[in-house]
Order: sequence, then C-alpha cells, then structure tokens
Amino acid sequence: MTSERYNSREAEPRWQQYWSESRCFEAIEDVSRPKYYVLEMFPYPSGRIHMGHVRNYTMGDVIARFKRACGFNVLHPMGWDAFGMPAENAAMERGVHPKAWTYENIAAMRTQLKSMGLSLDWSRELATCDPSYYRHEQAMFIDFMKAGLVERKVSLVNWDPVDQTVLANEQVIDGRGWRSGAVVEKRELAQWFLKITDYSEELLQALDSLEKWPEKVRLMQRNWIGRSEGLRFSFDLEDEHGNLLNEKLTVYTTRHDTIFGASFCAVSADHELARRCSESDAGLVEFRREVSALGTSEENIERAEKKGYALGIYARHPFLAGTRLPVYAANFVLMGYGEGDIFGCPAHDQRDWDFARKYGLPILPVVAPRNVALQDPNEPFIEKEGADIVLVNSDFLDGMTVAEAKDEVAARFEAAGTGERKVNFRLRDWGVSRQRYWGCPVPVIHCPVCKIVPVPKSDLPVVLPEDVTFDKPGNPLLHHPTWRFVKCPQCGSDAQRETDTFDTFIDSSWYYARFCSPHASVPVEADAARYWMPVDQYIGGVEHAILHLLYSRFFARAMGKTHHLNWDEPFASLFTQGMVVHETFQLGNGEWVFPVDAVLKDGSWFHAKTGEPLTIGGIEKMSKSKRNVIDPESIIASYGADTARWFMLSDSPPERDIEWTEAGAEGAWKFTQRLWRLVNEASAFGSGEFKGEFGTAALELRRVAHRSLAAVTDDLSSLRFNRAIARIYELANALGSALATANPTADVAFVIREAADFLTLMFAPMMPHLAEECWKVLGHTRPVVETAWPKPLAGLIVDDEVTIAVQVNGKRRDEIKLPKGLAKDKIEVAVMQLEGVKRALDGKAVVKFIVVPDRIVNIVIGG
RNA sequence: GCCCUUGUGGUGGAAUGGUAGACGCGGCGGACUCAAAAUCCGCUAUCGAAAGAUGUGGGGGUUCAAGUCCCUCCAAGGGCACCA
Repeated sequence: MTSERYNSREAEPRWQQYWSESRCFEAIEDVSRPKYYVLEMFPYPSGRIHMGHVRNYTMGDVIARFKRACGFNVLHPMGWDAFGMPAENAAMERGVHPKAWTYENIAAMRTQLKSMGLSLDWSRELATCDPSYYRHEQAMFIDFMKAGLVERKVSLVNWDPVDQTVLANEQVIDGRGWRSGAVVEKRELAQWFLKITDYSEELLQALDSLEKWPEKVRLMQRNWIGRSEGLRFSFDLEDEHGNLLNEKLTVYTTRHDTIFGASFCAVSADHELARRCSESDAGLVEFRREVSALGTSEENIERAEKKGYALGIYARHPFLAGTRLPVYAANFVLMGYGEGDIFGCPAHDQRDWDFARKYGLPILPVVAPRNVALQDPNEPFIEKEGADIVLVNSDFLDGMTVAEAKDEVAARFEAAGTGERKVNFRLRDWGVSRQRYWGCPVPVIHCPVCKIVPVPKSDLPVVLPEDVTFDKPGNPLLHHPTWRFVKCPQCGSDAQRETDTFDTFIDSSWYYARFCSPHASVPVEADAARYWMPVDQYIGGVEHAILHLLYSRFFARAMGKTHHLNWDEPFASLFTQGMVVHETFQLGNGEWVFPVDAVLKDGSWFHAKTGEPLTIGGIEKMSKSKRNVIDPESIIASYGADTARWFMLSDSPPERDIEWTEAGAEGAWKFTQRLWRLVNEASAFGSGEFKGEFGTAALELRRVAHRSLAAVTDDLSSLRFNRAIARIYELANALGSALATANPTADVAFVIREAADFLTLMFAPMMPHLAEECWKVLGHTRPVVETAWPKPLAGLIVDDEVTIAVQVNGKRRDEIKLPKGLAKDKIEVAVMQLEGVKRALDGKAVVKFIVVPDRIVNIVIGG
C-alpha cells in the first residue's frame, strides 16, 4: 500500500516505450484468428493536434484495446492526409517549402499522438504526399482510364479566384469556395472527371445495406445522389406565325401528370436554343450575360426574382391541338439538370407560379383533392404525398390519381415514340483537376500527335519537382522551366506533361485499403485486403458525411472494376462523433481571447495580463478564429494523457458535442487518483483463493463487480462510452465502501481483490497507462495488453430477490421485495397486504391485476 | 421552402412501453485538521410540516401503464435548396 500520488508524467512515457519496444500493436495477418479493423479518419498535418483529434483517436483507441482484449487480431493504423493548400499557403507566406513544412508538421504531430498512448501500428504509417503512396494512385488512375472511368471534358467549372483553382460542386458552399471563402466564378476549362455517375444507382441502392451507418448520413447521401423518376419527351416547336420549325424541345419532368396545366416552357440561359436565338437578338444577349454574371452566389440574394426572356418560339401542346406554349429563357432553370429546360405548370409549382404571375401566363389547376372545393386561387396548390388527390381539367386524365395519370401520359408518349420514362440523378461526375502544386500529379502527357497519352507505368511515379517558386498566383508546375517538357512516350514528339494535380479527396478515397499492405509494390495486396477489409469500425466527423464517404464508396467500386480491391463497401460500420466545444471570451473591442488568458475574479471574467473585463460569448466549436481552443499538449503535460482521454469519454454521449471545462478535467484527474488509491488499498488484501460460502457482504460486492463488468462489456461493444464510465464509477464506489469496512472477512477480502482486478481491466481501454501501473500493483506479472477481457459469471448477474414496484391505477404506491419468478397469485396475496396499497384501494374492488414478472404490478380499480 | 435530429433537475446526462432523474459536476451539511488543501461520509427535481400532490418543450390521443408510440403546435441545431 502506498500513499503516494499516481505520477502520470513518469508512468506514461515508460509504458509508451514498453508498448513500442514490445511491438505489441503491430498487426500481422493471421487467418486462424478473427480480425478487427478500426480506423479513425486520418488527420491533415496542420502542425499540432487539437481536441477534436484527441476525442476522435481516444474513441478509436478504446475500441481497439477493447477488441484486442476480447481476442480479436486488431488493425489500428495511422497516416497523414498530407497534400493540400495550407502547405502552399505556408510556402507563399513564409517561404518554407511545402514538403519541408508538411514533414515537420507530421513529425511534431506524431510525437503528440504518441504521447496520448494510442495503440497504433506505427509500422504501417503512410503519408499521401509520399511518392511511395501516390505512385499507386497514378497507376490506378491509368487503369481507371483504360476501364472507361475517366473522362476529359470542357466544362463550365467552379473557379476559385483566390486559390486560382477549380472546385468540385461539393466544395462550393453557398456560392463560395469551401477553403478560401471567395465568391466562385464560372469558367470553361478542360478538366479530368471520374465517372462517379456510372455508379449513381448502385451507390444509392447499397446505402440500404449499410445498417451500421447512422441513418442521418445515409439520408444525406441519398439526397445528394438525388434520384428521381420522370419522363423525357419532346415538344414540336413553331415560330410566331405558327410555322413548324425543324427542331424539337426535349424536356425532363417528374410531373407529366400536370401536362394539361402547362402554360409555358423555359430553357436555361446556357441552353443551345437560347444561344442560337441570341445570335439575332441583342436583348437576349444582354439577358444571358446578366444571368451568367449573377453566378451562383448573388443568386441567393436575387432568389425570389424569377426572370425570363421570351424567345419568340412556341411549343405545341402534345395533346391539345391549337394550344401553344411560349418558350422563354429563364434564370431559374439549371443547365446541369435534366435537359436544361422545363415546361411550367404554374398552378402546382411555386417557381412556375411566381414566373406566371410576373409574365401574365395562364394558371390552370389540374390536380385537386377528391370531392373538395378547389383551392385558394391566390396560392399554388402543392399537394402532400399520399393525400387523396385526382386530376381535373385534364381531358382524358380527369378522375385519375396522380400515379395513374403519370402512367397514362408516359404510355401515350412511348406509344407515339416522342418520349420515354427516365431516371435522373442530381449527382454529377467528380471533377478532380486542380491547378495546384502540392498534390499528386495527373500522370498524363499531352502530345500534339497522339493527343492524350497516359504515362507508361514503368515511368511511374511522376514525381513532383521540388525546385518550384510561389512568387506568382496560379499553378507553380506551369511556371516550372523544364518539368513539363517531355517527349511523347508513344511517338517521341515534343510533348507536355499535364500540370494539373488531383483533388486531395482522391488521396483519402483509398488510404484505408493501402493500410492493409502499406509497403506492397501494388496498390493493395489481394491477400492482405481479403483478410483485413472492410474497416469494421470507422470513426470521424459528420462533416465528411457526403464528400469523403461518398468518394470512398465510389473509389472502392472503381478499384474493384480495375481488380485492385475486392470490396465494394469499405466501411462496414460508421460512427460520427460530436465536436469539442468551449466558451468564447471577447474584449470590449471585439477581439477574441484565449481561455488560458481568461481569469475568473469575483464572478466576472478578466484578461489575465491586462486586467480588462471580458464578455462571455456562446459555447462554440473550438476554432482558431474564435480562439476558444485548449491545447491538448498542455493538458497532457499537466494532467496526463489518461485524464484527458477519460474526460473526452465521460458525461456526453460520443455522438453529441462535448464542452471542455476546467472543472471537468479536474474531476477526471481526481478520479484517476482515486482509482490509484483504491487499487493500492485493495492490493493489501492478500491474494489467495477463497473456497467456501460467500457471506452476504461479499456476495453483494461480487454481484456489483460482475454486473458492472457485464454492463461495461455491453456498453463498450455498442460505443456507449459515457455509460461504461458511469458503471465504472459505480464499481469504484462499491469497492470504496467495502474497503472502509473494518477487518473484512476472508470472503470479502477475496472479493475485494476480484473487484479491483475487474475494475482495472474495465478502465484499461480508456486509461491504459494507469491500468498497467495498477495491474502491476495488484501483483500480476503479465501486462494488461496481454490480458484477456474477463467474463462475468452468469449466476452473479441476476438477483434471486427482486424489488417490485406496486402501482394502483398506474401510480406508484409502494414497493415489495419478493423472490425472483414468484407466481402471480402469490404476488397478489403479498401485494394486497401492503400498507400503501390498502390506503390507495380504500376498500374499492379490484377490476384488473396486471403483473410484469419481476418488475411491476399494477392494480386497476374502479371509480 | 423541403428533409432530418434534439427538447428530461442548478448543470452534463441515465432510463428493452413497466419504480423518471443512474453516474458525474455543482451546491448544502458533517468527519479529519491548529487551519487550509486533499480525502472520506450524508443530503440534494418542485411544492408541502407530513400524508400527499406535481413533474420529461405546449396541447391532444392510444394503453392497465407514455420521457419512450401516434397526431398537432412551439423552440433549437443540422443537411439540401431555383433538381423541373
């Protein structure tokens, strides 16, 4: 027994060294053992870890250590998502080379992660900016090209004028670049695309099989893919004078049932028809210019304003001879969806309604609730799903339901050969070209003779040149004096390298597979992948719910098509953890203040150095801009990694946000000390076996120990860390009480040792260093990492006596202790004797007597 | 606008349709101490002296029984957004 405090500063590095030297976390394929692959989203090497990393990697580590103890062969690797703009910004701002900056950051963050005591297999570490990683990416891209998964097309792209690069649709948020925040412009550029839309249907369908993903994420992906079933058909066109034109207008619609309510057609400003008409119409030229200048961003402000420009062309109604619909170019019609044009049915669509009101077009209701007077004529009627709605004013469709009408219209178009049923998706192909330096070079050569030539695989990797400058905007690779000038590998002509690099989302779309065989000469070794894939548990922030996770799901399929991987869904189970939030402090002038500079005096906050009063702002996600950050390194230095880990798991459920508080950290630190004291005290109670009958006191503690163990096992299996921690507190409390008993008997002494053992093993996944120290104190010679998770005895988990609550008319009136599993009639007799029951019955007759075995009794009385 | 999630003590949060508030923080009281820190013990939803009554965002419903299921409204958070 010792009265000394637990010294994390001394113990933690010692155990980290032991784990490292014993190489116990290095995973080796072993087909005779069940595997478990746990992965946290790998970090961008920004330079320092933040609390979000601590939370993310702690959760993963608890799972990894728990599964290891349960007998699984665990793979728990770590790497670096190391390409990207911040490295180039550092180069431009501070003159440091992106490569040097990145690798220094990796070294610093690796040290920090190691100080957390994570059970990582560092022998599999990888960095995406390393040629040994990206050469395989290049090889796979070439294979993707051959497999028809790559397309180069001139397209209207999102151009970020600050970063001087193209952004994917997914990277444009509210019309602004996701990184720079600059208003995005439209430009036409030849770009590389990965054909993710080839898999739209499959990526959507397979979401149903991802039962261990949060429903929220699946729903977000479903909406993003955006499948809709509709009809594509053609209108005949005529000019002002009714002369049939030699072309048709093909539209896509999901509401072909409302065809009789159509009163106009509208095409996008970029539509071919609008382009052609503008050749002879200066007003239209101006209109088109206006629309494109508006861009995606300003449109938010102008949203309500629906504008159109009549083309002087008319569409003939397919079912009403003599009826014609004016065709407009309109600002609210998107070129990128369907055919880039629509027919408008103002009575049943808000936008069409607005447009029709503005331009004085007819508004004819064609669907209405059955047997109900027509709707308010001042508003469009947008019906709800499943309501009892029928067609009206619609000729041969009158009286049909919406579904019937759709069928009928589609059938008529198909019979006439002027239309077909069609499924449309919102998902676009993935533009992967970036005009940046710090990324994986696209392994392609442009030859004036052979055109596009993939770099021969024997010439891979195409290595980024290091002698580049960052003194002007744009792509440094384009400015490099020699790098891009090469001979064509096919014909030997003077040719040029592609200077675009890949979107960094490609790097992170397959790293999970590379971890299976990080040193292999092929992207992924088949045997290793067959053993380790899929990732059994993936953990990360919900901000990646769409981009990263959808790209990864696509990439796995593309790798399947090119025989690099044999697993479609890379992440069997997904967990999205909440953020770490903190109070914000502000000076009078609005400047944000770091929490370390804020001090509490007499109930008010002041700046520690200047003494200025501070105002407390909201509790928000830790961010550099608001300065409400706590540096994990200083927390680990003062409290130890175990305390930081414990705090990250306590109190808040893991999917919810957690607020970092000094008091909470202090509380976690006190508990580590308490565990240390309890275990030391318990270790004094012999170590012998106990054979014989356990007394009541011993049995009671034993029950708590085994029950806690069962509960913690269950909670850890389902990632309910906060509940597991509550159970551990309970056992610690029970053990503390038992230790306070004067002169415990031999049976109690045995149970105290057993409880201390259980307790230590139970908190070991969360506080691994402390657990190893405690385990040693308890006299064990093999470390915790080599100790199996204990199994609770079934007989001790259930009581043979249960407390049954007694209700009268649903209100709790009394309770009674009875033997478990007592027959209903016996329970009734016993319950009727209770004082509380008699009082509540007040002599009234019992109508019904409900017994839920071993839980509750409800006596229903009249009156 | 559409879709989703969440509303429980002073506070973070527990609760297979079956005793609401486990466990932690905070608070109050006590022990130890010359004293403090640390530690340990007890109490801590609200009203009430008690019996009891009330109580899981508001209103309604299903049920012997509702925080939990259904309808509706309100609030907060998130996602998508001229997607035809």
